[in-house]
Amino acid sequence: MNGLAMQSTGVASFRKMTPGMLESQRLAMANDIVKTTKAEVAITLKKAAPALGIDGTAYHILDILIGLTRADDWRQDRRPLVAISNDKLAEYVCRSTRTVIRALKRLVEVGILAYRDSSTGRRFIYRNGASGEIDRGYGFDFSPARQRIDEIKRIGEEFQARVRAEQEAKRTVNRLSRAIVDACRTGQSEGVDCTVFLEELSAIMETPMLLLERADMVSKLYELVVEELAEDKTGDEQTASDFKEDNQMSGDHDIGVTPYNITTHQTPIKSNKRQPSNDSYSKTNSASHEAPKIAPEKDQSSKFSAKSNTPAQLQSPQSGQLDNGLSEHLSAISIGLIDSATTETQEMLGMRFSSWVDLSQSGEQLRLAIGLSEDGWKQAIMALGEKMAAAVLVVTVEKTLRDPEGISRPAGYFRACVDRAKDGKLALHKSLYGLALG
DNA sequence: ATCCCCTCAGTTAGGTAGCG
DNA sequence: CGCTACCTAACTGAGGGGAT
Repeated sequence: MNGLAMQSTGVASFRKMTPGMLESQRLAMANDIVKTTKAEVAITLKKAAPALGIDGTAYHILDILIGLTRADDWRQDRRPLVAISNDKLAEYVCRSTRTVIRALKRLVEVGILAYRDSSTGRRFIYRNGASGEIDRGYGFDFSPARQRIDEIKRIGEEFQARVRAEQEAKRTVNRLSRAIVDACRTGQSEGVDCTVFLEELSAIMETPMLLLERADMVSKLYELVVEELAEDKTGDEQTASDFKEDNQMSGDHDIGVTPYNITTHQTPIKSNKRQPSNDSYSKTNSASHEAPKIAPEKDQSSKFSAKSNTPAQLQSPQSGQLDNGLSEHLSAISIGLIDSATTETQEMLGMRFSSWVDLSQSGEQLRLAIGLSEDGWKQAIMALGEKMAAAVLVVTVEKTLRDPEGISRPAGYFRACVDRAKDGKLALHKSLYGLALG
């Protein structure tokens, strides 16, 4: 056995080293340990998984492995290790051990896990009975993910932004190419020769290029066509009304105005803090799937919050009424319901929510899990009270865990929920029933 | 426009032999 | 036990018709 090589990298000699693997092993040996929590890493990894090229079996295995780490082992003075045999994993994910091996290797290659092989290849962890700390452990080490947490977070966000931009671009291309054809048809019928535009359009559509580029080119062509036809009209008063009518018929006359604010999509979440500017964000976003879940009554709440600077201000004038609304909502929610609705969150934290105290004590962890600022959390507590705020938070975390791609900005989602709750419009018990059933 | 079937290429899974 | 290399089988998803 090659003892030396093993000691320096933690990788058994039977493994064929690759650059990606080497990098992960290097990260696992870092000295300046990044401070984070199991919850934060779990959510970050789940969200970034597609961007990292992790899906199917590898994703499933990642999920299991994170679940197996102990929350305490993510402390800076410890190491997030996990030990499980390939056979067990194969059984859990209903795949062959061969496939499991490949998936694990993939997780190492992308810089999430590092191998920590024992001399025999067996994976096991010995803990100190008293403190629960790991004395000796062999298996997989999540340190690479821990060290790269910020980078991985960014990768996930950029990926989601790109996917959204591409969807938007696809829609733009579809819409505008139809609009161009329509406009040209109208033009032709009025004696304007539009074949150049149509040829240009099909040239754009047939030339292989990036979706975003194509959307850009189609937008420009559309503007050109509109301009051209408009000019023609001004020279010919008689047909001017016809064009107008037709333009409206296609229902796209406002399109030229909003061709391309997609690139400004990565609006930082800060600007979202109850500025009216938050409207622009939610609007551009409402094009994607996540919106329907929280979007509906945005208009009122944002108008309201734009005026008032602190939630406290909001409470004083009509606190009686507000309290009523809140406690009414709260009374529909029992800790038992929360307990049975938030299985993933509990698994992630490695604890149960047997009492409101348990839940309240997890607030900080949950807050970090979704990247909610301390300020945002305090404001939520001030507005809703500790119990209700914690209940909303845990629902947000649970939803994020179950469908990481569905909620692109959990902290933003949480704030929106808090706003709704303040207005007495958040039916949290319904969400909880849904989670408990599904 | 929608559904269904088919093909084809690329991906993923499983099996076996052999090593430490 | 856990791994790799190599090979074959099975699956998956995109794209192309054709029928309704």
